[in-house]
Amino acid sequence: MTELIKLIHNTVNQLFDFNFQDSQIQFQQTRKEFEGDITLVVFPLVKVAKKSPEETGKVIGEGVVKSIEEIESFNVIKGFLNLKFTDTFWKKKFSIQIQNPNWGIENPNSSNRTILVEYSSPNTNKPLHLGHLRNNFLGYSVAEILKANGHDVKKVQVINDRGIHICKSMVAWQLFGNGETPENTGLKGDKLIGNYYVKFDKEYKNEIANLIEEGLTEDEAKKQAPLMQNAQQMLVKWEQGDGETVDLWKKMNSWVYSGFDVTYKTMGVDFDKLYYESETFLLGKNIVQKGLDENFFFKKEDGSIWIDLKNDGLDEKLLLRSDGTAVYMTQDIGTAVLRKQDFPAMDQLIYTVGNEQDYHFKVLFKILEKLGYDFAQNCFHLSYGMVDLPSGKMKSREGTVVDADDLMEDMFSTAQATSEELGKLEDASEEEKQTLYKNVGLAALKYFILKVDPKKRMLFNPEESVDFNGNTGPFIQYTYARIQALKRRKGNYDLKGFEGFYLELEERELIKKIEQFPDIVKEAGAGYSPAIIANYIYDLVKIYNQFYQSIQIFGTEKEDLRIALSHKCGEVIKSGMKLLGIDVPERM
RNA sequence: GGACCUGUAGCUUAACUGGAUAGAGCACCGCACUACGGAUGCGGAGGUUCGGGGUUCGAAUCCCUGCAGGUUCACCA
Repeated sequence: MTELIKLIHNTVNQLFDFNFQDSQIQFQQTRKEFEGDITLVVFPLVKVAKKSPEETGKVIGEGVVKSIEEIESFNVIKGFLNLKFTDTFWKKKFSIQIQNPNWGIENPNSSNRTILVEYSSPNTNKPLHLGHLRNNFLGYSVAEILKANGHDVKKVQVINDRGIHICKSMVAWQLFGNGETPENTGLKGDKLIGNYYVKFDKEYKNEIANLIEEGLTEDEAKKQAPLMQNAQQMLVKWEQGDGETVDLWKKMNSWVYSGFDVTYKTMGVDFDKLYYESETFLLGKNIVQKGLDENFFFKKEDGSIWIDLKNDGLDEKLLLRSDGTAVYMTQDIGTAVLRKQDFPAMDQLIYTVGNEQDYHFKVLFKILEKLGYDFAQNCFHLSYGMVDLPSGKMKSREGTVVDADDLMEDMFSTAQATSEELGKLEDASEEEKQTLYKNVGLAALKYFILKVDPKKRMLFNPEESVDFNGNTGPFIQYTYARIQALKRRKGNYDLKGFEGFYLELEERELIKKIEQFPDIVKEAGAGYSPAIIANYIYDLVKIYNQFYQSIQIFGTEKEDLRIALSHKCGEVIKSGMKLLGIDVPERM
């Protein structure tokens, strides 16, 4: 397509004896109500042409039809010149497409760029919820899209395994746990720990209420409540490396990790390397100290260390508390630098984190820049909107969260109910069926979340089940499965002699759409946007269904060509869905 | 209060980064298989693109302003 655009550009230059800039030669897709394959916007040219838009379009149209053999005809509507290409042109395009099973996907590591994508990064005091699902699906998909753009991508996360939050669960378990373990309760480890986090909060509130009744103010009560003091002492003990505390901490975290592993497996996400805050915060402290020695940072009278970013339009920001303990920013600096050490080729670091931390990352990137790290200017905060419930924001402590495991289970049940109702799988084994229900249910959920622009906050209503019809994952999967049925019936196709065929409108449209896929993958990579992929696949599927509905395949002289078209379309659906982290089934 | 983000049909959303009559899905109404999977296709109805100004051949998109919602400005994470 690019070569053709160049030819047209040259022709326009010759016609008006003028050297037009690329930005003046604007192409867009032809709207489907007009005939044509590509549209030139002529408005930017009329000044030079010294003619009306219609006249200008006509002159160019006649010029390109005469001098470029791939262009068959044209029409001008207002200031828009629609150009139609020959069947031969499109058939050539198709023969290139069909020869490449990895159409649109660049070879691994062909770009010589190494990119780290961080996502997930949970705290270890509670199970994953709906918000984490958006994070995980988004991060995983963006990583896959960047891989498809030829980059060397590493998926990483940093697990917030230390801090007051896990101490709360530890204290509550010690006091109220009665030796409960995942084994003797049958609970997933993360769920068990989450229960004690909630338990802590409940008992803590009771203590506060009692203290207030005894005459303390609310602030005093919050500070003096024995449970909180207990938790803070535990944090201090942990930092001192107290054996018993560390053992308990390790034991409880290990429960959480085994729970997370199950959830990650169900979600279908993975990581190349895990970082733990407990292993990076010390490095962060050292770097802050070094930055202080080199006068990038300054120390206040109380001993706390800050950076002054007022000249950069930001504020002063705390980097180390006066008692020398680390804050979130401290460990984030440490983690970033450690990653650069682990992956010296790293050009870019992408953080998949909610938009509530927009400011945090602005500051972090600025700090890394000031410390002289080159990769800082390529750091990117993949910021996404919160997932709200009809009742408002989710709050773990108050139990108003949609649990990730539960939600996925619900999706599987819905998929099963839908499938059984349609009854197309009677001959499949029970195991195949279960795999399929998970496949379809997960597709519905992932697609539902990923088709929306990451920046937008989304409302999720658990009462209304996620759709399976229309612009949804299962609809796309269904189209794929139907194509596979055609292929099973046909066996091999043979494209010999297809150059002679006339292309139906529906066939042309399909080839045209497939031709766009490589550009779509690039665009999605440049914009870090799975939504672009999702919308493209949906368009493709709609065009295929129109083709399928209006054109007979078997028993026609173009049977092999039509099977080949279907096959290619299926391939693109499959690669596109893979970029979203969604599998497509052979039958459903 | 300062900063940032969002606002498109009843609901969920698209619009090639300034281009044609703002395009889909759900829900609603009406159609369509003597072919291959009906989890389908076609049509209808539904819009002051939050309001008001401006920039130009042309604005959902850019600028100004107002409104609504959200986030953030902590020795929390």
